[in-house]
Amino acid sequence: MTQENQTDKKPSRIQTRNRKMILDAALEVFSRHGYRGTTLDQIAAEAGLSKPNILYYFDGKAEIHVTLLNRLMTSWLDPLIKLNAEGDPRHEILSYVQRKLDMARDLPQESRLFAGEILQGAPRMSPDLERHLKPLFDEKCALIQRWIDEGALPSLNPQHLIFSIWATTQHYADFDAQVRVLLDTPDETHARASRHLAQMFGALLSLPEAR
Amino acid sequence: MTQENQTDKKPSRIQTRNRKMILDAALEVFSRHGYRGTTLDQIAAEAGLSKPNILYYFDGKAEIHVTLLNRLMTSWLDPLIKLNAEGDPRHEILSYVQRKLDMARDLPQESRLFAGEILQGAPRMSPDLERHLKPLFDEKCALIQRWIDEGALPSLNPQHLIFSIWATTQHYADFDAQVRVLLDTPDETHARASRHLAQMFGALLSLPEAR
DNA sequence: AAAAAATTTTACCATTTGGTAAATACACGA
DNA sequence: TCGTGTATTTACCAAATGGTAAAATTTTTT
Repeated sequence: MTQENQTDKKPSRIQTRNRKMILDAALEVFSRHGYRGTTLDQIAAEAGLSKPNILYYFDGKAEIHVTLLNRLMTSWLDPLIKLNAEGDPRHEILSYVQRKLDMARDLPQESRLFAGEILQGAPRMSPDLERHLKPLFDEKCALIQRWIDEGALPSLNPQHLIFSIWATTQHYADFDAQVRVLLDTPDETHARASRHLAQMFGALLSLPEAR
Repeated sequence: MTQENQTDKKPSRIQTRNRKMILDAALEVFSRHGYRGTTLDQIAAEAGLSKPNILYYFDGKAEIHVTLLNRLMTSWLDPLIKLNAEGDPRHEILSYVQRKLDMARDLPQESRLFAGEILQGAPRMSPDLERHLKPLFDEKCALIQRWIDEGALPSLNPQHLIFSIWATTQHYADFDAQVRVLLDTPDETHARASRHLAQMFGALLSLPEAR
């Protein structure tokens, strides 16, 4: 019997290397074609291994997908975790925007994998969302609300603010195909997006208190 | 030989009805599972017809998908077309935001179908994007730039402004699964999103001119 | 170097899926 | 009501796809 689970003792050098190759290949293919649109043969070709060889390391297509999704959650939460209650509110939020935008540029595959999963109703991910994302989201919303109550930020909806940050930043990874059609200077996109988002969220966060 | 194309003379009552049932069913299924994730049997079941019967009306799965995508483009461009050069700039743009947000609520399937297609690199849609979306996008960007030059709007990047509008509004349809996990009061989501986006884009558009 | 364990390949298989051919049922105008 | 074209079903098929068994090969241990 083969031992495919990390519950077993020590993975060999070959095992670590090949698992990584498979996951990298699978990320590439899944992020481009979605779960159902991806075949094991595609992953195998991309990884430079044979299909049965891939099934030697993973119990099946679903397990590969789930492994990627789990790995993803960590890097996904990281920028939000860094939102620091001790820092200056405006600066903290604007920095978060930039971190998220940088992530969309540096990890577009992860972004698209996530987007595809959510788009299809998060069938394999909603437990993770509940368990990891929701608590963090609630905590950071409460933090922003506290800043508002203290008068350090104008009155605004923390939850929808965060949605707007996610939406605008991830847009550059998830809708990349559209962005590329519409913009003539691809190299400048990131810098311009960065300035625009700084301006937009800066304006929102600097709004003079109503009343 | 059957006549499946609209190039033939008059579609019968039965033909109009069934084509519509098929397209409605296909929109539902494609928007939930993506192109590859959708089977003809699923569409057939959803439409209440047999698979061969569906292939009597459409030449194949791809043709159904393309038909939906084409139909989509029209309703997709419509809100942007209405951006009126004669109106008040701020009001025009804020109205556009609301129109787009209403669309995300009223046509979530269309939104997700579009998102899925772009996410996968727009393999069947990039010609349409080039031919229809790009010219309109350029025209409206030029209009916004003119408003800026006339001093009716603060200095901002028209292209990325439009991206932000698309991203924030469509987010509520495309990432609905995530939004539902994170928010406790689903019925209020639309109203709150509406207020938040009005506030955010209102702040951006009301920015005092720098320098 | 031999034995044991781990890895990879070869040759399959069952199911699913997009699609077709031909027979059958149906609608409707003359 | 009869005939003709329209619509639908039945019975398939070939290719693709996820997956398996077991032989063959390579690596590691003794």
